[in-house]
Amino acid sequence: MSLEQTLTQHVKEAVKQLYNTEVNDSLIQLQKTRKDYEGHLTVVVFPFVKLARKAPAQVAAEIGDYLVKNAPEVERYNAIQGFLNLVISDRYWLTMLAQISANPAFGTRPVTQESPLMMVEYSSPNTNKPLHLGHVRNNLLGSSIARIQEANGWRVVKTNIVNDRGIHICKSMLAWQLYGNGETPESSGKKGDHLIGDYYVRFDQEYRKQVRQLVEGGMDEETAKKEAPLIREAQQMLLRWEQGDKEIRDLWAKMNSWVYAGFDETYRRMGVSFDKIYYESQTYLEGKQEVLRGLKEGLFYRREDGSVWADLTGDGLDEKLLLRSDGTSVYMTQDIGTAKLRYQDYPIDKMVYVVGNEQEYHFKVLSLLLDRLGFRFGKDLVHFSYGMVELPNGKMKSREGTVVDADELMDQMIADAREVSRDKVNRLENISSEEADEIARKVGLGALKYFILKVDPRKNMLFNPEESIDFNGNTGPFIQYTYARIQSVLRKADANGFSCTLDYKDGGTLHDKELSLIQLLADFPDVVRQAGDDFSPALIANYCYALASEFNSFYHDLSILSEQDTDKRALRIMLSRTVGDILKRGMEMLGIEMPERM
RNA sequence: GGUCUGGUAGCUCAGCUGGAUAGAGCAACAGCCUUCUAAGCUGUGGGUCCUGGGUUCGAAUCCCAGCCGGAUCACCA
Repeated sequence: MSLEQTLTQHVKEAVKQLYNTEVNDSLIQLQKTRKDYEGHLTVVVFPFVKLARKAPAQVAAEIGDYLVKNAPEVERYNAIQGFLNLVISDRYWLTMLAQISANPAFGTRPVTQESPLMMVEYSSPNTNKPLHLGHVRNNLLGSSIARIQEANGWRVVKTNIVNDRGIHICKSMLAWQLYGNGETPESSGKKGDHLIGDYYVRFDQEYRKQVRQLVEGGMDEETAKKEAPLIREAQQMLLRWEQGDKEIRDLWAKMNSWVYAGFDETYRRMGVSFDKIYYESQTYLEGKQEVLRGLKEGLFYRREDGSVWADLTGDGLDEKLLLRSDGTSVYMTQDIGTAKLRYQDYPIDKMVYVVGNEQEYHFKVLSLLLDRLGFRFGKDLVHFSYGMVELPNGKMKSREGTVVDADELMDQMIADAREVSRDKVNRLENISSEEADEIARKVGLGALKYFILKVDPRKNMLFNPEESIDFNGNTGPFIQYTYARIQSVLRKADANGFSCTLDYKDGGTLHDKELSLIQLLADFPDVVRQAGDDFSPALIANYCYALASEFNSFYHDLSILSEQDTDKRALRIMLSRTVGDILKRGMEMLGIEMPERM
């Protein structure tokens, strides 16, 4: 039982004894005591004032007296108006520290065969261009959420739905056929996804050229956009693809395989992975069948032109197209098929889609449609929606060429980390260049990941490439640095044969800095649980920062290794180690690696 | 226009299940490396918590109205 729970029971009992009234747990508010007052936990007594018919200060004093007498954890109290500040005994905190330290799973819940299963979908790239900054946010959020839920006792299946079919891929294929001269990743030395992306760009350039020419020839722009030979050819190609034309399918398979190889490399560097990958080319037909079944069962209706629709006006939404008049499927159709296949493959208890907030409407509709089709999971699917990533000069639009490429971004971060550490590296004794590279990699990626994950996912965020390189303040490198510092202390303690087992006698008292660290450590389980409930990596990030920040202050104010009192020294070493462990566990939930030295 | 979402320091963000004098970082200024890593620590200045009402012992937080920004409402994905 946590301290809060224990004290809640005591306060409840106190109110019962003192005022002869039973109160609900929800009336008992416990919060952390503000720094300006003595104490650790504060009981807000205003809710009892009416019951007691006494002044707030008096009620606080009466409850305080009761707690000191009856709750062993409470040493003393002070009451300021309606706020009853409780001082928890050092003994309690030391016991708490020992427990945290001894429990490698502190704050997490075990995952067993019986645990509920959560599927998390994220990334979901198109195969016509490389991953960009928006995908970076998506991938980091998705994989972090998966880790956090796992820490909360879910069996987690990470999944990716690859949009490997459609007109956009045909555009790349066509441009490659026309202008590629048989270029391959091997022959060009380009990553496969970048190679294909280049041809997608090339298509767009040539297409615009054609449109311009047509307009100059007297055609109006709307028509020109539809009539340009390139776009017609691309559409033709899509049709042939749908018909299973062998030549097109072979080309498509070859080019997609290049892209996948490129994606795999990006994912690996980013530190994200998937347990199961679905491809839209393999799910859209399934979706079509589901829609037709719905049509037969009268859930949907067909218009005169042959298109199939769902009427959602009863749910406060609009009518939604499910199959085009030519019978081909749309985005929604594919998602229905994908969902069905997933539930065939796994006993999913909760389905989470990590997808940008521009698709909120889509998922609202998907939820209703799945429910209508009789899938029990439809109703409570979660659309984990996140905001856009903006750049200092306006929004990120691939058309305007202001996209930040994921691979380049990672390269840049690592290069900058190396640059920064070059100045500091002289103080590191005998560090190999391999290790320096490894540190630069961890720090550069840590900076990027932390920068993105520390902000509330719902918000649009501003990504300033220059500021993200700043390793000061509330950043990943600061936390990594703190961790490296702790490891250094531990190495030296070990070399000196210092004990770090807690054998702390009653005589000593805890220093403020020691206390606040232990308090923070004790919060870890709550933070993890809350982060799981709220789907919020930011909560973990900000907690880690608070802990690291507190440790640095502790580190500067108190001697750890040169402390003469061996009990005190052991305590501080143990405290350092525990802070390091928790920092590492927290940061790992964000997918951030911790260097032993830096 | 309907729906959703955000507005907190010059900038980037915490805090939002109602609690005490609203917090960090960056930027600015002033200190601190002979001692466990100065990518650090300590301090100073900086606020109409978008506006106006309401709810109550108490509102950045909850409710209503308005203002401003973003997203969305396709036979695109």
